[in-house]
Amino acid sequence: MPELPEVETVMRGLRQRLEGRVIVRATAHRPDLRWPLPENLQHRLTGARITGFRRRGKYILMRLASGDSVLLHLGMSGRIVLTPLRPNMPTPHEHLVLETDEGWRLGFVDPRRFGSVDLVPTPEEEKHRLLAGLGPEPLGPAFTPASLSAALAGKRTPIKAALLDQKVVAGLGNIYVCEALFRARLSPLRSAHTIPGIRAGRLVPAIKETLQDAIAAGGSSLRDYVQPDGELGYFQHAWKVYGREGEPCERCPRRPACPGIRRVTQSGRSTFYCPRTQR
DNA sequence: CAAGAATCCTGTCAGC
DNA sequence: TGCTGACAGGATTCTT
Repeated sequence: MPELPEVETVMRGLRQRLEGRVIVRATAHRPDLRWPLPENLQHRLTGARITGFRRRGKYILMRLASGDSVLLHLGMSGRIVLTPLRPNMPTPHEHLVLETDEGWRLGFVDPRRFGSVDLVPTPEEEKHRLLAGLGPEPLGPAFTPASLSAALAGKRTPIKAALLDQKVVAGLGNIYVCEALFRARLSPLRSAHTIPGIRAGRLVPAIKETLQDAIAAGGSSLRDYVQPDGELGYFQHAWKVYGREGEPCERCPRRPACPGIRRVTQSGRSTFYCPRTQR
């Protein structure tokens, strides 16, 4: 589920609750998720003070005073559950549990186990193999029409697939690529090499605005949350095309010429778009 | 090399 | 009710 806005929301929730806290106990309930967990994970987390959080693409980095950073990826089905320690009920698929000195319990829950957890020395965060190849942050100053144009030059793949490539830009996923292309009035089927220039000038702000709106709404969620009360994001109600196959898009009020929102499959994944207004 | 398919997993839902 | 197949917010690895 988690794309950049959801990961940002989760990271902010963790920052609010756990910054400055000490991990008093760490428990791994299995040896691996997508990849093996670090051999001495529990030992290296226990007793460590959490000094801060940041996000890079869809990754969360939790920095420790010990000099390590915990690198988290939520994969497709991962979520972070923060609860007061009291009831301490084991949750299904809760693979890693951290308990803090102020009585918070952080659970990493991930049924499909596409997520990952690793440790990296804080000064070398960016050199971690999972972060080293990432493209620019879409909300950062380095992501511009010129930089996107350069990244797409000569690419024959559809723009939809290109934007899902984390080396082109870091943090977009299936939902927000569809939504941003709708906002930019660009067809997801268009070849990426036709974007550089004027169309990149439309696409970059469309991506930034889509992500900013989603973050302001707390992300899109069905059941992912980080607050103790399980508060949900509500951007899913603002989707213009994703999951709306057959509906008229908001730019095409009912009329015979309007074909409605179409769903197609691109490299194995659903794409939603309006064939009349996205070219 | 680049692009698409297969793959890792489990849960949910539509249809029979 | 129970079974089956399709599909799901990701990203690497394997094939063309």
